Amino acid sequence: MPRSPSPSPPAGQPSTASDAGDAVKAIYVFANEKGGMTDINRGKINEIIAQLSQSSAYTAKLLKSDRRVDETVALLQQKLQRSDEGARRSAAAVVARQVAALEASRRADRCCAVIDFDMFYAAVEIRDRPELADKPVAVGGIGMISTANYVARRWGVRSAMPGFIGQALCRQLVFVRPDFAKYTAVAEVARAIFREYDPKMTAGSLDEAYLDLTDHLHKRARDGGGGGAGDDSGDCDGGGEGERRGTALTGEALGELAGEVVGEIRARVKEATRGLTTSAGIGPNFLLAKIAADVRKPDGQFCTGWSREAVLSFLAPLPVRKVPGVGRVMEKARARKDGAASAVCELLSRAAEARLLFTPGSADSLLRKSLGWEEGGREEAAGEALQKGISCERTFRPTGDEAELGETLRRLCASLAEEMAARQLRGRTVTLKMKTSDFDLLTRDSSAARPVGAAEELQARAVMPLTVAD
DNA sequence: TCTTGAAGGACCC
DNA sequence: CGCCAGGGTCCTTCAAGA
Repeated sequence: MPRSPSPSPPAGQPSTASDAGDAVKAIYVFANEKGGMTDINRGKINEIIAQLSQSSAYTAKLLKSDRRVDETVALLQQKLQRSDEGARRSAAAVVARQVAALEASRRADRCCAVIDFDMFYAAVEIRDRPELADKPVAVGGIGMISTANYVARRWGVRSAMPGFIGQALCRQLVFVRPDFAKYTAVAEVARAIFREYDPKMTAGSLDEAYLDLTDHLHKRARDGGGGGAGDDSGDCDGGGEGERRGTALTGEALGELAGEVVGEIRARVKEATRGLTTSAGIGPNFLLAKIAADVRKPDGQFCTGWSREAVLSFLAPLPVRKVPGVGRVMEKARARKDGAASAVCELLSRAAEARLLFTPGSADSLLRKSLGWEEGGREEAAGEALQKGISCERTFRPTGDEAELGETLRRLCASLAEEMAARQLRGRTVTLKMKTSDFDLLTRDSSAARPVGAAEELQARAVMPLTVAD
């Protein structure tokens, strides 16, 4: 029984004056537009979100933490004012040296790709329920939406948005419960294909894969129809460590071949998953490939190029938030004098400042990233990357009832112990994480002499710091 | 002085 | 009416030990 006849997203009239506070709007304003959200009235959507959020404890927390960030930024500004000429000059000199060194070692012999499913969870669900295809769909619940399809995004519904707000933005929004077992199985199908191209491929998450295509491309150039030119005979690929010199395949030639290969991978994945599309980024390292993966979303691919000019002209105009690792706080800390967000080129032109303000490690990382250099995120990680921790958390209605809290803790410990037993894991440090009704996060931990894993042990350790603290 | 542990945060999907 | 996740990693800061 369809009730409302073909409703459409909010049209583009300017929204009238509102009572939602500007501060609230500033917090929830869309930092950047995700794909599929081009023709909507952002003002209207922001208005609805601000109205609904205005008086929530969650918003109060965000405003508070935002003020704290502002204070920190102000302190940084003062620090900059007070810095003397000498310090500034030497910071600039250090930066100049670093830039020169990085540029001198820019490589053109490696090719990385990041491949990402488009609206993964939602795509899987729609594939299995085709009648949802042209409806606005959100995977998640009233508490939180983890993925929205492109129809829903036209109303402003997006991932990481609480479900009730999604519903207010789009009354026809269809909610689908996530089914992680299903998504894991689909991801595994894709990963099997990825491994054919890079056996050491790593997964950033269920829907995201990092592939170093260098070896595969060389092999293909040698075996394939490339005419055999530039093929140094007698190279032993037994010790293949990803960096093979002596082959002429570099830069743009690498990129061209990579484009074909990635197209092939994506087609195979689409076929094997019965129609799921992916987007991909290709570049000289994972940082650039990752940023590039966002460019032609959905169902497309983009290659950054290898030369300094190509890389910098790609990066320079991007807002800093596009750089992996730069979040809300760093964006604010590096905002321009007028408060507007900086682009990557400003990160670069103000690199000496950053060196005075942040720890050397942070400043380095920022500089390398703004030159498109850092081997971002997933690098080969040397050994097999062991998982560092395992957790189980649940949000529930606020309560002060100790029996109830105790029971919740017991259940969490039981379910965590079960998971740990299934995976044959144990740990030495047990951390209890608590969220208060005003969204403050607290952690307390307790370390055992030897690794523990049983529910009772976890529970005892989790309760211990609670009784000691508050 | 260099490590280590604990607590808190920033960030990512 | 009221509803803002859950799984991680890595970094920084501070205090205490070795």
